[in-house]
Amino acid sequence: MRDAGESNLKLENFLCFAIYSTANALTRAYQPRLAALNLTYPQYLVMVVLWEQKNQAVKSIGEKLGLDSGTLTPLLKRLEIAGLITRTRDRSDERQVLIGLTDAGEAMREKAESVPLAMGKAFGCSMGEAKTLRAELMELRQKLIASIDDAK
Amino acid sequence: MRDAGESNLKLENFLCFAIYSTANALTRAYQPRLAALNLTYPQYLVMVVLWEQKNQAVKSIGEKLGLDSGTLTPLLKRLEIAGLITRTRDRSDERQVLIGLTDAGEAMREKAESVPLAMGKAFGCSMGEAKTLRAELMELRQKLIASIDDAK
DNA sequence: CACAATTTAATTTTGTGCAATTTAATAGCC
DNA sequence: GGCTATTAAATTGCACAAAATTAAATTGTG
Repeated sequence: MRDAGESNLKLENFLCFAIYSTANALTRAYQPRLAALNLTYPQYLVMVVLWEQKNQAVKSIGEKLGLDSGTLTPLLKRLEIAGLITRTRDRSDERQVLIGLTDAGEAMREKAESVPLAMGKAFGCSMGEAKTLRAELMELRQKLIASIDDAK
Repeated sequence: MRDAGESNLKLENFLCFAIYSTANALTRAYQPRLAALNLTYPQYLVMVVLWEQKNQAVKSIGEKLGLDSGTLTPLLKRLEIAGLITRTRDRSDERQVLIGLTDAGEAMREKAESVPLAMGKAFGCSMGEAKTLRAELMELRQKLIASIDDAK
């Protein structure tokens, strides 16, 4: 077991590295396609969630994207400064902050329609392949999340 | 095209989000398994690369992991402070910094052998499934990287 | 040989991402 | 009604990740 040749510790055998480095490549690939919108990839995801449903609490956005307030709060403040969203306390439950779209944020949606098309080409795989791969990954994601508590 | 129901901009259709959020879940899942080694997941990857081949330039590590010096330099400094690696300028080419393993860094490898086994269980899929998925992702990664220049 | 172009790594800046703590508000319970 | 537990955001601290800039060294070309 001492030789790396027989070890489990070979990078090229790692499914984890494939996920990790593909995700990094993904962010880099999105960057030029999002440059016209002046959005980062995580910011783009937040906008997608808001285009699907205007006016959501931070919590709700976080659940959909799997991100917590430590990540979302500064990101949302940047989107607010950019004039794309509004942040207002929920009057009926002051713990919550409701996120809404400004006119500019709403208007950006039309421009953004081209992004999935451009990325679809970059992926260079069929719709069917994409669906299968997506489903496999989301299943893996669930297993990973479920395994976290066991390991603690 | 105005209704989100018919739009391309639906989060649940996004292969990219599946990759992104699986990668996030991955880091979280590794954390408790790496806690005993006091390593983060990217630090662990660097150690894996060094266990495969001692004494590499920063550039070489960066190519294998798809990371640049902006990410690696501070990470490597932390590993140096932790006493796991050494950083020395290449005497024959002073631009390069050679990274080597300390005895402690070398010794950690044995402890680390258990990590891929534990993560294999967390993935909850067969060796064959893992290999297929890994290959699909690495192919996708290549396509994404290749597409970046086109988009600029 | 000289000099521009390239290469390599470090540095700086901006933006996530997560854990842990804090603060404020709500909900449950006696 | 008051106490406790829970929930939602924000905050803090630390660690990536990428782009842009800088600095040093090497390479290529005339």
